[in-house]
Amino acid sequence: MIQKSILKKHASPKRPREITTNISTVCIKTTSSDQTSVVKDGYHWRKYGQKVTRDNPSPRAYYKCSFAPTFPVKKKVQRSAKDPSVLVATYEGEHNHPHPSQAEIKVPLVNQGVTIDPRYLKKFMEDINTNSLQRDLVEQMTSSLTKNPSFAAAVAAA
DNA sequence: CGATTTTGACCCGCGC
DNA sequence: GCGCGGGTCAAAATCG
Repeated sequence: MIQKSILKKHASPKRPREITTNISTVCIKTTSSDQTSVVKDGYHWRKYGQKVTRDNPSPRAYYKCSFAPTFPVKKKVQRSAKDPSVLVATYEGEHNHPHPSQAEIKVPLVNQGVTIDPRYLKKFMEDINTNSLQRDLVEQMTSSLTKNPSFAAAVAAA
């Protein structure tokens, strides 16, 4: 009866596209006061699921672009099991849609002990949004930052 | 009213 | 062959 309703799942058996494997992992150090439901990084994201994995007892949140859900852009946010104040945001895909309100970029994230200029991070993000020409550098940089335990990434604090 | 969020259930892939 | 985990979608409820 209701089976036909659930049969429409996975309507796309295959995707003739390699999909942009630009997976950038950014460690965001935030305080319990800044743990908002939606992370404002310049774009709008819609939470579409929450699941807890064995790797981390903390629930992992899944976000999708609410402006262009058809774009291959996804965002995963997981909390560090060791540092509950550290949020690990994994950006999957690239941005191909215009900004909803670039002026609204005001992330209250507190970058304490940040060894990098917030402006640099913003430029790095813009690079991804504009073109993935430096995705290698971005990946390397992100990797370096991710490896730094004392690294706190602040997204556009201007 | 619209938009967004939350929870549950289901599905697929992979390993052994 | 079977089980588990992980991931996504749907619907409903709520808020501004």
